[in-house]
Amino acid sequence: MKEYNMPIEAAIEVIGGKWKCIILCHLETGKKRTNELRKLMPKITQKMLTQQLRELETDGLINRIAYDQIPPKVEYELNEYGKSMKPILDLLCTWGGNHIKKSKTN
Amino acid sequence: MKEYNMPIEAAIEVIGGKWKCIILCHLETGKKRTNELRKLMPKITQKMLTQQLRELETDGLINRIAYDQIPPKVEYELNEYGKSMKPILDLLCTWGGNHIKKSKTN
DNA sequence: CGGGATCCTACAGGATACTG
DNA sequence: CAGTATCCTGTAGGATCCCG
Repeated sequence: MKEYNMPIEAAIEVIGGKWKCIILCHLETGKKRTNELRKLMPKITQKMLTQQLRELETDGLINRIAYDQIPPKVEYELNEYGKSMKPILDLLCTWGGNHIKKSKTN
Repeated sequence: MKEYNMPIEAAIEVIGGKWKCIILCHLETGKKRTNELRKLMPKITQKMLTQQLRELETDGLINRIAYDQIPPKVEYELNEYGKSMKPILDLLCTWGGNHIKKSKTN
């Protein structure tokens, strides 16, 4: 177990990094295939996408659904625990939107 | 100006990194001197503290109040814009707290 | 199609010494 | 006390190739 001085550190560890919040945001609107996610995030590399998805899965926020077929088909979805992040993600989106506006007018 | 695919990216850029959320959390409870912040975050280095504070100031979330005296005295406080992050920080803290509990019982 | 395995680079973050 | 200036290291993240 890790020790934290502040509970917020645990949250940052889970959704930190460059992509996790964005991935979670996209999954908020429903189950997505790997390739759909890639199209939604043109700048993410294959490696990072897989890696971040794995970590989110390990942290218990998303489910990975693999269909046993050729060609492979894998879907990711927010589970109940992952959905508990929704209010935070929504606020972050709103705040980010405002921040963009604000910095444009300055 | 930077371009974002998603508004949330702007938010992540502002509060991203290892320390900014934590600093903001501490400032939520009121104005703090530099050394107070250091004591509250034993593991942060002097350099990182100053650096992150500067960035938060540049992004318009906090005010830096320097008293012209010897020995120097500098205080930092959340301004109005910074306070707009409060709901997000509070949610993150709560979520992080729950996450710690959860991972302990697993 | 989804993703593992490598190798590599850039930069976030740290250690330490110094200044007014 | 608050902050700079260097120098250094770890690792997050990227490029590329390969596999079932």
